[in-house]
Amino acid sequence: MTDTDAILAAAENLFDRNGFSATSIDRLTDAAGVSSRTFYKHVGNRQALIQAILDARATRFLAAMPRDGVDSLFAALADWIDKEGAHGCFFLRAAREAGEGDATVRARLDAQKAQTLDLIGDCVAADLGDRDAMLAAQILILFEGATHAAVYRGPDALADARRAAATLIAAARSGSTDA
Amino acid sequence: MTDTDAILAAAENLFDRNGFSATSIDRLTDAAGVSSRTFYKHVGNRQALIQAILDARATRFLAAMPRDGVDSLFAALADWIDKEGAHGCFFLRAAREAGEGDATVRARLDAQKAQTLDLIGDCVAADLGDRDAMLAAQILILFEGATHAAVYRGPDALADARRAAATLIAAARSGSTDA
DNA sequence: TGAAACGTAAAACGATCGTTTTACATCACT
DNA sequence: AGTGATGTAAAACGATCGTTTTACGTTTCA
Repeated sequence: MTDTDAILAAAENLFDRNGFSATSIDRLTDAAGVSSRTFYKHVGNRQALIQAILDARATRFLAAMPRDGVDSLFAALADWIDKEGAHGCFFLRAAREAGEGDATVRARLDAQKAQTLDLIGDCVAADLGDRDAMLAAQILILFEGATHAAVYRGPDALADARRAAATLIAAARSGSTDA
Repeated sequence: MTDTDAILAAAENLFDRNGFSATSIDRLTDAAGVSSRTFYKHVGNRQALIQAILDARATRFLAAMPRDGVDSLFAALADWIDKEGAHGCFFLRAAREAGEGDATVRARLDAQKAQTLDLIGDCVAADLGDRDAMLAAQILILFEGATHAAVYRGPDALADARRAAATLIAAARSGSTDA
């Protein structure tokens, strides 16, 4: 593993677990086993590090999610949270701690959420045989809610969201009078 | 308005808008129109201030929410976010920025979420005529999801959550074979 | 009248932060 | 053998932070 990879991995881990402003460069370079000099040579500065991590996490998250149905999507989210821990949405937290002035972090938040909505749209289409933007938006609310409710309710939040999603899908199926 | 009230109001506002660690005592006392000496005499220190604010906000939020039905509950949440701004759940953010070591902030998070689940339970009972813990848990996911999705989707998130909740309530009504 | 209580403005404290720099070691390559 | 490139360890920088303290007004009330 190259130095840059070690830095990015340690930083994503510490940022996710302890928060952004609570994680200093010193703690970060200690965890990565790297001197501060090498850190600044490799990643530039703190802002650039955060942006690199946001990019890496967005692609990693998207790769871990299936597109073959809503139920398996929530199962995959449950797996993700089980492995990574329930800390709320990484991108929302990054945008909040960066402040409203930081437009680039905000842009990455919007991009990741657009990706997620598209992902959910595919899953809904796999279930219904057709696209349904209104239903996808509702499933997104459940997705977001499960992510954050898991912080204080644990895996139960995922089970509840999964059941609610199944009800919404069933209602959409019976509601679309295609007979 | 007493000094203490001015401090608490300014602090809740700044913490909500700019985040906890991004708000220094200096900026806080400036906004409250109070010297740092008076600040420390009135509120003790930073930790005590945060706890006082969490208490005040929990009661204020609960007082702003109706208990007469799920639809009017989501309407009230839309009003709240319209007035206060969409910054995600104040308690989740406080707990995250305080770190996992701070047990008292975590306890206030759990208490506020228990209050909210109870509130939702009442609204569900008002709609169905009976308590339904499983359905209340699902509505809580929508509630949490709308709060956080509103950060990047605005009022649309509330409208989506409201429609999804209506579907879940309708499904529960037709599903409970009380004929 | 005068003293206690309460306020402000501003300096000072030790700590921590992001970042740069200095000094020195190690390795690859011509 | 020697010269860069690349690494570490550690000191130093200016800034900011939470908190305390000093010095000095203003109000309250026996």
